[in-house]
Amino acid sequence: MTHMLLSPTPAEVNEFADAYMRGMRSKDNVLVVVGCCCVEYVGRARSMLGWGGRVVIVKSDGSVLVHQKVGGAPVNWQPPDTLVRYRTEAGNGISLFVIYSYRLKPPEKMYVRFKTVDMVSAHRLRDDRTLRIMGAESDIVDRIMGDPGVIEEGLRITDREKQTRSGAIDLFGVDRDHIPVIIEIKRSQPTPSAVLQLKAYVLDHQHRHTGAVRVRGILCAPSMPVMIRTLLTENKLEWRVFKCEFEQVDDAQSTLEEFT
Amino acid sequence: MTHMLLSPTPAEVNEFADAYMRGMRSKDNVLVVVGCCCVEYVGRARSMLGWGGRVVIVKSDGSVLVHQKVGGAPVNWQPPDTLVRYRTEAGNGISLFVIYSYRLKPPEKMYVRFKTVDMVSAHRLRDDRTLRIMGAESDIVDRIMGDPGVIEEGLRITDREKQTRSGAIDLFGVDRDHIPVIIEIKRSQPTPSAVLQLKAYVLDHQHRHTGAVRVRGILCAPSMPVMIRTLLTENKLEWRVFKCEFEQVDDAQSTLEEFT
DNA sequence: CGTGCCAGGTGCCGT
DNA sequence: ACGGCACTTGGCACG
Repeated sequence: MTHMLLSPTPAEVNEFADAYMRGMRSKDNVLVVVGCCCVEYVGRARSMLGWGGRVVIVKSDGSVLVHQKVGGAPVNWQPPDTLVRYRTEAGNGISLFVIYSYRLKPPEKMYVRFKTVDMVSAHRLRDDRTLRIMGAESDIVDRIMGDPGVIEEGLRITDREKQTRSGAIDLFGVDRDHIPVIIEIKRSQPTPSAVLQLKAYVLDHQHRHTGAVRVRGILCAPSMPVMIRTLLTENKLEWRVFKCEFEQVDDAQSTLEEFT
Repeated sequence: MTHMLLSPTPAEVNEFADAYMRGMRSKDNVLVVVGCCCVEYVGRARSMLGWGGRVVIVKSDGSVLVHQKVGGAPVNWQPPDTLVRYRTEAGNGISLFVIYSYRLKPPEKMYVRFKTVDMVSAHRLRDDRTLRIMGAESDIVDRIMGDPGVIEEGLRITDREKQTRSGAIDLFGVDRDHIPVIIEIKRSQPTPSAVLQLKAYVLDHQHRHTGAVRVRGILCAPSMPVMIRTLLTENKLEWRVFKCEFEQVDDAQSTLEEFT
């Protein structure tokens, strides 16, 4: 089901949007509006965006996305569960089509005002599939639990998501010399705060086991910037560069050839 | 400029996409494709998404966004500066329209394969406006610098973004008793890592000024969960609940009435 | 260009 | 509902 209008009047867009996006039957519908609009947002912050051509998507779950011609992220938006209403407004002589969205917690509202609409379309999307993803942090933790040797020979993992006062330790275990080991895993390049986190876990563990001679802390990440290594060393912590391979050899070359 | 096709064949979409999205003249153009597709992504992670109706946006800066009928975030995407190519593929008997995108750093590729296209449209977006936003963390810092009394009577701010070994202190000053004060500001609910950050700043400052009798650390955020208060207290740190007001009175009531 | 860090972060899963 | 945290985080500012 696809319906659309080219260069509609504000009143026509308004009628169109109401027809396809209101009521229970519109549950699977998505509205796409392309035209010259300005955006006003007030809520956790406040923002203004002047007149310009944008693509706006409204989903029946209440999501509203305003996209400029550049950028991977929407310039303005409302999350799901937002109330959306369509209306026309009289703005000094000319008529405007307005997408008004509002939610209570936190109180936030957004106005998208169109002075011209190039195209509006409504689409019924049939889709029951969910994304299946590999390579999340939990997958890396899985991988290490299944084969602790990738971190260190003789390592034995005893706990996962072990709770401490300062937060949850990703992996907890003992090395070949029975010394406790705390492992913090990052799927992307670690920041100094990851070092602080690990240090806090180690200190917390030492505090709770006053008798323990030593606790090791290992930061495990796909890359390890020099500054991070310095911070780790200063804090008597260790690191392992560990990258899970989801794609084998870098096929950049062969792929690039496809772009000729 | 808006061009579109309803229920085009894969070959027609391919030709359409190439016509409007290739070359320098397409700099301001955006492509919208609505249809039944599946998505394959390989890069920092790997993902698969089965067949279903989606809205796909391709921008001329290389951004690609795949949106399902629900959710505020794209289910799959490529950021700006991605290379995008269009092609047709023969998949067991039927022909497919494929949006293929690729980038080098990090190496990531995504295939969006359409088995049917309900609508494809191309739009020239004229837009030179940028978002003007109020209420960012820097605005809150501005506010406190302009009137330190909102944090504490007699407080005097001396430094902003003061660099330390562990990172940059948002605000640095002295209280009415000339005791140094380190202030960490969060615009949203703070996490334990904010406490660790603040503690690191305080320790670093004490380390550099071995003679200093005392340094105060204050975490300043719009809300302060119990666990955070506990952590702060344990670490001899303080907190202020401080919320900047960008919208005056909560006009939820009057606004809700508009929804009747 | 790498590095660090804020974001109207969003989304997910836990209690 | 609130809290805690990962994310293909994205985006920006700075060395």
